[in-house]
Amino acid sequence: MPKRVDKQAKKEAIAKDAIGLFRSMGYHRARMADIARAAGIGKGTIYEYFRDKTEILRFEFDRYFEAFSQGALGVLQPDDTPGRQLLALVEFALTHVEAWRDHCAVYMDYFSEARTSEEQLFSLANIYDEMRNLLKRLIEKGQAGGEFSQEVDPTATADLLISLYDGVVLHDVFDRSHGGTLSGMRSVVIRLITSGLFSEKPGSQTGGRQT
Amino acid sequence: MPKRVDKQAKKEAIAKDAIGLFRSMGYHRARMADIARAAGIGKGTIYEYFRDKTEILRFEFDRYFEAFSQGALGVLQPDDTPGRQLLALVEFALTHVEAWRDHCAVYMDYFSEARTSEEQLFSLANIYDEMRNLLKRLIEKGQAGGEFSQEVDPTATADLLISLYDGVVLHDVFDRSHGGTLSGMRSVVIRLITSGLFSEKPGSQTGGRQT
Amino acid sequence: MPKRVDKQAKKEAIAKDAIGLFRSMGYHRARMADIARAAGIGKGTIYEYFRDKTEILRFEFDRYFEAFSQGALGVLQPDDTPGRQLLALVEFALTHVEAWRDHCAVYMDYFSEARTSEEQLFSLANIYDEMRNLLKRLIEKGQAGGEFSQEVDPTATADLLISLYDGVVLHDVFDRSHGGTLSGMRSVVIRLITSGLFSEKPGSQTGGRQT
Amino acid sequence: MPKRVDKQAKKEAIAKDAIGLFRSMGYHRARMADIARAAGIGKGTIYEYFRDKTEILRFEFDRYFEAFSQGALGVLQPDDTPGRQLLALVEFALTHVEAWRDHCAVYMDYFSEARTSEEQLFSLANIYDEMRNLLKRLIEKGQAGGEFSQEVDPTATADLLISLYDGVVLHDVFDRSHGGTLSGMRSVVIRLITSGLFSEKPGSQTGGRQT
DNA sequence: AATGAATGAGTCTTCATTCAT
DNA sequence: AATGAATGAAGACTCATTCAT
Repeated sequence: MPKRVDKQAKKEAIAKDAIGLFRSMGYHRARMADIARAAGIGKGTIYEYFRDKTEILRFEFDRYFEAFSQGALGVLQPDDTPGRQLLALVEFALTHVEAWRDHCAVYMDYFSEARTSEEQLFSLANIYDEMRNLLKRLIEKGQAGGEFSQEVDPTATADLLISLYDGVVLHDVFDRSHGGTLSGMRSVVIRLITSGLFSEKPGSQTGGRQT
Repeated sequence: MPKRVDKQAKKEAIAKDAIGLFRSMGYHRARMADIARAAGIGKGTIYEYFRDKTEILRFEFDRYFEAFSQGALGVLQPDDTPGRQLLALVEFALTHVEAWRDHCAVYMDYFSEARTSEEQLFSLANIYDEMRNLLKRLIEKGQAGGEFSQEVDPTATADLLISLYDGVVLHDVFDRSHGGTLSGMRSVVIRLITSGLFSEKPGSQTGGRQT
Repeated sequence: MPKRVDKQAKKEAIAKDAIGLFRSMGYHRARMADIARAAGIGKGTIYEYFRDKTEILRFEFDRYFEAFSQGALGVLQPDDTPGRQLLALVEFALTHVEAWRDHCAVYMDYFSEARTSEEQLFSLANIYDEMRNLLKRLIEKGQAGGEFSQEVDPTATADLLISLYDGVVLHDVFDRSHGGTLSGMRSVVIRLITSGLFSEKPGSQTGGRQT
Repeated sequence: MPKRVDKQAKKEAIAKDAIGLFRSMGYHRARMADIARAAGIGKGTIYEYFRDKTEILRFEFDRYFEAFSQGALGVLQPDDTPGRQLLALVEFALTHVEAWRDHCAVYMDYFSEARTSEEQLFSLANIYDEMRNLLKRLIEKGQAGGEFSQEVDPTATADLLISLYDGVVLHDVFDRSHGGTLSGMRSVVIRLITSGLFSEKPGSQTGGRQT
C-alpha cells in the first residue's frame, strides 16, 4: 500500500515537472530527455509511469478538468438562485485559471494534440458536454424563475460561456507581459454577464443593430 | 523565355492547400510531402515559395489578421455611435470566423507554434495591441458619451472582448459536431454585450457575490 | 565559325567565374545557382556548356595542367644543362602558382573530387606520370653528366619534386594571412635544391643521422 | 544499473571506422548511414558521440595533429645539434605519414572542409604556427652555430619544410598505385635537405638563373 | 524499480539536373 | 540559345521508445 502511494506521488511529480517544462518551451519542443532532466530522473523511468509522451499531457489535463469539475460543483450552493450560482461559477473559473497557470499556458498544445490525435483518447468532447449541460440547466432554471432573460438560447449561452472561459485562458498566455490581465478582468466579466457593457437604459439602442 | 509563373498567386494557392491540410490533420502531423501532394506539386517546389514549414503558417495567418484588421476598419461607420460601432465589430468578427473556418481550426497550432518559436517573427503581440487599442478608444468614447457603463475599465474590457473572440474561434473547432455553434451564438453575444444575461431588473442580487 | 568562338569564349568565362566562386566558398558549398549568378547567366544555361558540375572543375584543371605542361616545356632551353633546366622548371612552377592562384585554392577540392570520383574521368594519374617522367629523364641526364648527385634515385626524386610543388600549392592557400609565402619561398627552394640547407662543408654531419 | 559503456573508447572506435570509410569512399560520399554500418551501430548512435559529421573529421584530425606534435617533441634530443634535430624531425614526419595512412588519404577532404567551414573551429592556423615556430627556432639556432647555411630565411625555410610535408602527404594518396613512394622518398628527402640535388661542387652554376 | 545507451523510422531541407517555353 | 520553375532523390539529423543491465 505505501508503495502504491509512492508510485502515484512520483507519477504526479513527474507530470508536474513536465507541465512546467511544456509551459516554458512548448509541448512539441520539450523532449523526453528534457522532461527526465527536469524531473531529476532517467529517461527510461518516465516510461515506468507513462505509456508515452501524450499520456503525460492527458494525465495532467485530466487532473485539470477533474479539479475544475469538482471545484465547480463545490461552489454551487443548492440554496442559491441560478443567477448567484452562475456568478459563483464564473468566479470560480477565473480562480481556477490563476491556480492552474502552467496548464493554461499549455492549453493550446493540449487542444492541438487532442484535435488531431488518431486515437480518440482525449475526452474533450465529454468535458465540454458536461459543462454545457450544467450551464444549460442552470440557465433554464434561471429563465423559469424569471431571473435570466428569456431572450437567450440556453444552449448557445452555455457555449458562449465556455468559449469565454477558453478565450480567457488562451489570451492570458500571451499577455503575461501586461502583468496579468486576469485581476482586472474579473469585475468586467461579472459586469458583462449581469448587465452588459451598455449603461442602464438600453431601451432603443440595441434594437438598431445593423445586419 | 523560361516558364512564366505568377509567383504570388502560386504562393497563395500552395498556402491555401496547406491550411486545408493543417485543418484536417493538424500542422505537426502534416508532412511537407503531404503538403506537396495536396498542392499537386513536387516536394522541393514548396521551398521555391516558402523558406520553411513555419513560414507557410505565418504567411496564412498574416493574411488572416490582415483581413481581420482591414475588415474591422471597414465596418466602422464614422457617424455611428461607439455602441453601434462596437456591435458592428462583434458582428464582423463572427462573420470573419465563418469566412476563415480553415484558419480558425488551425488557430491553436499557430498559437502553439508562435508561442514557442525561437525567432520572434510572429507579430501576435502587435496584433493584440492594435486591437486592444482600437477597442479601448471605442469604449472610452462610449463612456464619455454616456452610452457605455462607467463602471468598466476600458483596457480590461478590450482584453475581455478579444478573449471572447479567441474563445469563440477556439471553441468552434471542437463543436463542428454540433453543426455550427456560431449561428446560434451571434444573438447571444449581442445580448450579452448589450444588456447581460440577467433580466431587466437585476437590482441588488449581484452585489452579494462579489467577494 | 564566329559562333564557335563565342561558344568557347563563353564557356571559358563561365568556368572562370565558377573557379573564382569555388575559391571563395569551396566547390561543394557553391551551388549551381551561385555559379549562374556569378556568371551573370541563367541556371539552365550552364548545362548548355557543361555536362555537370564536375565538368566545370575538370575543364578548368585541364586548362591549369595544360598551361603547366606547355609552360614547363617552354622554359626548357635545349642547350641548357639539366641542372639549369631543372632550376628553370622550379622557377616556372612557382610562377605558375602565382599566376593561377584561384585554381590553387581549389586544388584540394579538385583532388578530393578526383580521388573519389566513380568515373575515372580525371587524368590526374596521367599528369603525374608525365611530369614524373620528364623530371626523371632530366635527373638521369644530369647524373650522367655529373651535374647531379649520383646518390639519389631519379624516380623518387621526381616524386619528391612533384610533392614539393603540391605542398607549396596546398600550403599557400592557408597562409594567405602571411601575405604571400611564395615570394620568400622562391630563393629557399632554389637553395634547397642546389645545395641543401646545411652549410658548405657537410662532411661528417650528415653521416650521423640516427636510426 | 543502465548499460555501462566506455564512452571515450567507443567514440574513438566509431571515428576510426569512419576515417577508414572516408579513405575508401571520400568524406562527402560517405553517408552517415554508411558510417553507422561501418561502425556496426545504428545511425542515431553516432550522434550520441558526435555533434555532426564534421565533428568526426575534426576529432580524428585533432588526434592526428596532437600525435604529430607529441611525436615531434619526442624525437628532439636536447643534446643533439639543430641539424640532427631537424633530420630527426624529418624522419619522424615521414614515419608519421606511414603510421597514419588513413588520415593522410583524407587530408584533402579535411583541408577542403576546414577551409570553407563557417565555424572557425578548425585550428589549422594554430597548428601551422606552432610547427613554423618550432622549425624557425631550430633553424636560427643552427645558423647561429654555423651548422646551417646563413643564406636562407628561417621563416621561409620553415614554411618550405611544412609545405614539403603537406605535399608528401597529399601526393602519397595518389601514388598508392606505385606501391608506396614513401620508402624510396626518405633518403631523397634527407639528401635534399642536407646537400641538395647537385653534386658537391655546384659553384657558380646556380647564380645564372635566379630571377 | 531505474537507467541511459542504442536505435531507426520519420522529417525537413538541399540542390543538381531537367525541360517547357 | 537561354532560362528559371519544377522536381525528387538524397542526406543529415531528431527523438520517442526500447531494453539490457
